[in-house]
Amino acid sequence: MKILQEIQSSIVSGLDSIYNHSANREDILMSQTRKEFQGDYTVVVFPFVKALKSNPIELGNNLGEHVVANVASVESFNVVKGFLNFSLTHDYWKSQLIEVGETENFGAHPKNGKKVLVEFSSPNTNKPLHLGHIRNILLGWSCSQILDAAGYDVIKTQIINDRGIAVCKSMLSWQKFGNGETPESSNTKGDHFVGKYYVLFEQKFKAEYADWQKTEKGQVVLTELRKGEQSEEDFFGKYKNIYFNDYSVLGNEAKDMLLAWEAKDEPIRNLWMMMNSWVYDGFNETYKSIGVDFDKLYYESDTYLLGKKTVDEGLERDVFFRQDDDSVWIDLEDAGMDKKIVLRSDGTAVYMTQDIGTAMVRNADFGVEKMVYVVGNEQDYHFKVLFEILKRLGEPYANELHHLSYGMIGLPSGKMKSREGTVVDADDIMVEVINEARLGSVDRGEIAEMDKEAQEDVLRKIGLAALKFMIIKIQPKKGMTFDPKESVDMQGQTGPYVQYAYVRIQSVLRKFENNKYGSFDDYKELNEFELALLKEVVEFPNLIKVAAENYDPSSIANYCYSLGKMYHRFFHEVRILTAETEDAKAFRLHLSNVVSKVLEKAMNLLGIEMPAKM
RNA sequence: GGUUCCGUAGCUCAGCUGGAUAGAGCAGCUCACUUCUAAUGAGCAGGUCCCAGGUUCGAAUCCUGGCGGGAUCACCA
Repeated sequence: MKILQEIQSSIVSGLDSIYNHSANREDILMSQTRKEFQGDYTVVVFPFVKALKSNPIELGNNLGEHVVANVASVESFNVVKGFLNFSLTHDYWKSQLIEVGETENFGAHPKNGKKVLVEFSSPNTNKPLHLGHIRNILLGWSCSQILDAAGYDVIKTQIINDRGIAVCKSMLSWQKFGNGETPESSNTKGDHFVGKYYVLFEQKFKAEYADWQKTEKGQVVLTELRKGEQSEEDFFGKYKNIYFNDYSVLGNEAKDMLLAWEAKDEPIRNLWMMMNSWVYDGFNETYKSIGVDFDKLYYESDTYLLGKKTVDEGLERDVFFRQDDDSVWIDLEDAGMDKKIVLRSDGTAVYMTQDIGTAMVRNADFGVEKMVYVVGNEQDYHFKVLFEILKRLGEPYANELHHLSYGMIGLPSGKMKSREGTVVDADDIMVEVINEARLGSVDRGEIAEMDKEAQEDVLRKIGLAALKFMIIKIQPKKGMTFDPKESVDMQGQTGPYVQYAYVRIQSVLRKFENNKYGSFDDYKELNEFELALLKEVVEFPNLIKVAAENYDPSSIANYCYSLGKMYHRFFHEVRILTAETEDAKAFRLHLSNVVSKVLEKAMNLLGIEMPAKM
């Protein structure tokens, strides 16, 4: 904002001319004046008191006079303790309103020519999406939108984890127990259909394991390996993976299937492609409901062998080292991390290798300046290591990598576990929240008057707004618990609350054709509600910048709430259509228009749509 | 145990690189729809900002050490 810089510069020149003290503009701390005090913007003068051996009041008065004399838009000042508060002229604020109103796509920053790739969602193909994915998707999507508004060219991508033992489990389960059932024949959404067989596998395996525990072999293992006081239950709980790998019939069949898949066995590959296509149909439906899409998909089945070449090159340059058993490692101890394996002794890639290779492929595909990975905080360490490795390999974008880490969504009963069926399904929760919007709409004439289709559209927007806002308003890194028994709020600090502010504006503006709100040249005194709104509106571009720098959509959500709240207050206190004068009316119409545009734009950054009526 | 993130009102959360009397929502209690939409607004009540030190004009914010909780510490992904 130009005015802030002007005031800062003026303070600098004031310090120089009055006190012969040189300072940089960046040293002048400025903020919005708190509403308990008189003024618009505040400079904190404490930092200079000591250096100038002056007292805060005197210093404030001197600087205040200097600024008022030199900056035309500053009308007056007052000093409270060490706080120098400036009031700007009403003409200044009116000009701001005009400027914002005339700015195309207000809030967005000019293109900076830099490409950033954002990876999010990244599901496994053996089970449907749940509430945790929704948080991931919302973060990824809104982060992409925010970066776009901040001037980047954004490539939205996901890596689809379409291979591995878990995928084979559902394939095997369907093959053995499916009897040729399909999503069509069972009238089940594809991803849920496949997920059902994944869960079935786990059940069958559990039963097999329980039977085995009672066999002679099982009991021998128990007596030989259990430690001291360990209970039988505890022992077998921890022994599960070993059993799966060494003894289980189902486990071995699944592992054989994985080997066959890797050997490109045709029947297995065909089965795999068929089941994956079911899953993708399901995912696409869910993505459509949430309202997101991707520019580029990467599949783990294509990338899982990547990175090996890079490891060879890195070996030559001594970034990596080879151990006696032929496994390849990197030593990150001098960076405060451990040694990390990047190639198994049999020469195959691990997760890390894959991610190294994938990063390079992405750079080759797009020539990125920056990459953002939206992945849960359980992988904090993985990404710390990955970024360090890419740095050591000298990748050009390595200093511009960011792991957008977020906390898990838990249930009152604890963690969500797909295998145990304790998940809040993504499709279900969206349906539920739309139903809740429906319940809240029963007494609303505006909605009752619409035709069925329009009604559904509005209810969908309201319900999804409630869900999305609830999740995105919380800082990413914080964990959150979700209680499925409690309904999602539609009142107070919520998505529908912000939508309602927007809707109220629309219902007023609808009365005017093509934005003919008139002029407000003779509107002299803005009231406190108008000023508060205008000040908040003007902050929008800076908010986008800061949100992009911090990869933090929650700050935008809080801004939406704050602006909406101010509008509701304004709407309640101030007459628009029956304003005191024509100029006051015109001013308020323009102001409302600008607020509604910012609200819409800001909510769109969060992936939330605005209804025209509700 | 090592590393890391979190701890603010009964509950869910804001509080920007240190700044004025720590703010919202929900829940509770009161008010306000013949008015541009009450999914709204106004008010009351609710606090040892986990604890203890330190840094300084000034600390919820920064540093150190505790306490409590989550995550992680695989030749799994």
